[in-house]
Amino acid sequence: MGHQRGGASASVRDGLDEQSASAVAQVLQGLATPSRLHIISALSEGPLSVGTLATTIGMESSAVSHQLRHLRELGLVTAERQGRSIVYALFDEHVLDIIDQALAHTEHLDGSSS
Amino acid sequence: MGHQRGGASASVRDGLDEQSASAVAQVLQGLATPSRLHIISALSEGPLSVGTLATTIGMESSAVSHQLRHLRELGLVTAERQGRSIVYALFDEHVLDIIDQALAHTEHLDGSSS
DNA sequence: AGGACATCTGAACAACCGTTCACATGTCCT
DNA sequence: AGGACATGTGAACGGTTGTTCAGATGTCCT
Repeated sequence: MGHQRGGASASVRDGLDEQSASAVAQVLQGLATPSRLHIISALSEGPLSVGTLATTIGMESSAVSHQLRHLRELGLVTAERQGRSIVYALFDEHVLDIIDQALAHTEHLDGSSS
Repeated sequence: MGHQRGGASASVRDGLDEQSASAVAQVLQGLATPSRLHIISALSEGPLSVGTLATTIGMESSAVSHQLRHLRELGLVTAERQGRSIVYALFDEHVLDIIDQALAHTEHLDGSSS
């Protein structure tokens, strides 16, 4: 993994053009909220409907729907109609790894606080 | 253990209490901006002063200082006075992995747009 | 067709964020 | 001490964001 645009995996170490920076920022911003993290955490155990999600997390259905739309537009979750419900699922488990790494960072910080 | 974890690390798959969700959201929010991503990208090649950072990225020194403060409070970068300059460095290379994973996600999305 | 249920949508509002500006603080050099 | 350089700080401004509310759309069942 060395060069930009070349192979399978680019790295921030090779530099970030404005386009990539904006794209990465959008994805991370999509995960940078407690409510959306709760949604993704709930979905990590399997697909759930909007209503179930709402009661599980303790949010209004409308709010959940709004956030779900956001996550859907970022390609983080997928939607599938099932009867009168709409069942959402994680696009892939990749997202969970990102969150786990952020979690690891916060744990690694205990002990060197200001 | 799930995937690539080596110790007793927690995972989002085990659920997220409000405290952890808030902490993770803060860290991710700290990376969820093009300007801060540019800063971290520049620092990935080694420590840099505020001024050098500013001219490299094309931001005002004051703006860089503000964002640096943000990153410092999140434990993402460290500061060390060196003469009249203050040299910033990444706290660890962990952060780069998070960004790389987000980058990989955006690339993985090309070709399956909605 | 109707009514009940589930989700989506748009407007509106408060809260937050990143930048700029003006100025303060701190450091080196003569 | 002074002046030049480097960074930090606080207020303020425009833009964005997450939530709520009210209503629209869509689906099932009798």
